Amino acid sequence: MEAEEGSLAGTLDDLAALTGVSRATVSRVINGGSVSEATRERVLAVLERTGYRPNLAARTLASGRSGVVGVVMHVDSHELFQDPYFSQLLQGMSDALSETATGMMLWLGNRSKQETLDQILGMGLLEGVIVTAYNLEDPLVDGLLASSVPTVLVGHRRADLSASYVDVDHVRAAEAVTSHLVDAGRRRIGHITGRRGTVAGEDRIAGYERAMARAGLPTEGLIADGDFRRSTGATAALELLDRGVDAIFCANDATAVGALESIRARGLRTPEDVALAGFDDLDFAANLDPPLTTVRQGIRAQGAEAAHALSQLLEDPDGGPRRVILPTELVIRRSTVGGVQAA
Amino acid sequence: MEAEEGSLAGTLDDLAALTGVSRATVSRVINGGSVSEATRERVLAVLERTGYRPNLAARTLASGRSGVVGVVMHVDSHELFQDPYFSQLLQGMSDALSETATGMMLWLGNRSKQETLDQILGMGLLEGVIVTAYNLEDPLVDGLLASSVPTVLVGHRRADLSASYVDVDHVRAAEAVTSHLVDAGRRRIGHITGRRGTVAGEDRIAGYERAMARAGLPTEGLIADGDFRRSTGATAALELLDRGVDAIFCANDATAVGALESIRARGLRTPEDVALAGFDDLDFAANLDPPLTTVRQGIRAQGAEAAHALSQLLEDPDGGPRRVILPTELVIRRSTVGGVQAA
DNA sequence: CTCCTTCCTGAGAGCGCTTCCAAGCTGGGA
DNA sequence: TCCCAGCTTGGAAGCGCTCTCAGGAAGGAG
Repeated sequence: MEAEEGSLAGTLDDLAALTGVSRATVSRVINGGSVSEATRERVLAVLERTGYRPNLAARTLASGRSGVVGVVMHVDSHELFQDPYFSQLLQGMSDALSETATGMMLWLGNRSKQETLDQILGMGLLEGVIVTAYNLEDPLVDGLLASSVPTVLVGHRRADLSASYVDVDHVRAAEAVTSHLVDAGRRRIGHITGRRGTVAGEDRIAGYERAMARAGLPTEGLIADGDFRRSTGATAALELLDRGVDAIFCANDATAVGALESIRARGLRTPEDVALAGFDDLDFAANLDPPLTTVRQGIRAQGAEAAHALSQLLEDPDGGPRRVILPTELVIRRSTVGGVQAA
Repeated sequence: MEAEEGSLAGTLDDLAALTGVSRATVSRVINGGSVSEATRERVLAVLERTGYRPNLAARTLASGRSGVVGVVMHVDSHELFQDPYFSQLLQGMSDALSETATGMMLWLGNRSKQETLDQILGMGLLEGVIVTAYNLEDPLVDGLLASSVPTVLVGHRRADLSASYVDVDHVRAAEAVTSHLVDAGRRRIGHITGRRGTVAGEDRIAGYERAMARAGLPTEGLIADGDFRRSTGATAALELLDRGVDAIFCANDATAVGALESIRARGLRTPEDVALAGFDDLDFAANLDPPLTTVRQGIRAQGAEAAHALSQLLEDPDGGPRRVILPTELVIRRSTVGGVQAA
């Protein structure tokens, strides 16, 4: 209560008057200028006692630095990445940003992209932005990169060499899953794709194809289009089952759940008749029956790394783009290897 | 590109010079002061052409109004409400706030509560805050309410009569579920509670007890403690099954999934042997086997209403607290009524 | 003892905007 | 014709802070 009144009442001038020094000196104590030890202590004592908090608006106006970054997530809530992804990413960012006492303004992409862009660029409050960039084409992302606002992309590696980003190597991860299926003795391995036009979708296809090619296995007729959703997973799986596959690699876990339903509906068993693998390692993957082999990507880590990358970018704008490729982990469970393995 | 350069270059003075009027007049045009029609049009034309955007920091400093509100979510990520809840709430808020061009700063409660509180109150940028208040006791919420910052609570009705909040009537909803089980002919109806110390948990217990009392049914030994998580649901269900229940009302859907596993593990059928009901109507509830009877609460609507309540509070601070109780819907599926009903 | 350096401090000029105040103009009523 | 009300406009004072600049004190070297 007391500290609160202090924080509401105080301006730098009040503080200065209270301490008997000038406003400039108090500011130096707060921001780390050179101040004699004696003075510093005197000021700090008052600072502590009053619970003074600098006014962000004033500070921003004077210094040009706000300590606030923007986070833009274009969420097609029913389409693309489902909820756990989204909030874990946010949590990762939030954790990392709070370490540097950086505030976070959020846009969930509910307005038109142009409008969002205008707001972000226009308000002159944001020091930088982190934006999710899942689609190969995205005008908002293009606009941000073209602007002078330091920007870090999540999930999208672009041809653009000047962009900073955080992503996982979808190609390699998909390759690993597919190779695992090959190693498990499968030969007719199908792939249910993610949504076309997304980096994740396209890259996972590429990884699948690469692994198949290396194993000398055909892929013709073994690729069925999905869009990351369970329902399309079920449909696509039926298509693949008609073509006689002995394994299906799904572009994500949600799709795999749909596929699993279809496999069951046909009276087939997993993994005996058809092995199944997903991507994401969402919470439920370990609890499916059978537990699902999948790829774990540290989603929180992606968020955190994006935040770190942005911090670095702000500290050293001339240091060139920051690019972070995070590792993925192949999590092998019973859906691909049957028998006695534990979940 | 062009508009962008304009927005970067311009200050109010530039605009004024360009238009041949004073800075004050341009400001009036932007903020709706009284300006002659001719002048207004001239200024608007230039405004349009340059794509000028006022600097938020300066505007805030001068006017005391920022157009930014804070959203504080204390997420015990593995404990309480799971992801879908969280992001849907956020989306609801985001949608509603963007209607009034209100910005949103986010805290995910990763720092200590006191620290969060200091930041929020101290920065002097936020016009108001929305805070999730799930626990009966919460110092952050207390601090916010005690401060001068307009605050709207989500999910927490407090004894405090001056607080604005948005919530659903957990008691009534739980009562409805329980009564539904009674109507379906069940007599030994158990309840797996939510986490103790949360409003949702305690209120759902109260609703359960009220319905049982009205039906003249005993509850002794039929209440098992859970904490909203699947795993505790499984454990608590075993306990209840030992006591011979013919129905279980779970405090949320996740718990119900755990309970369903235990019922199966005992070789019992749902709903024939044990009817099962949940709360939340998360996506997966309709896809369980059997589909789960549960309570739907419009989570996005809660977010949106919270935002609206805060907007109103800001517009008319003397209008007294805003209290919104949103309706819930009992969604009856096969897990309680067996037979031929569709999912 | 003097001069120069170094360190600490205060004064003051803004940052870009809002808003109060007063001045100028117009037009209607006396 | 004169006066006053009402509208539009510009001037100017901040909002609370940062940061440059210059002055003063203190300490070391000559």
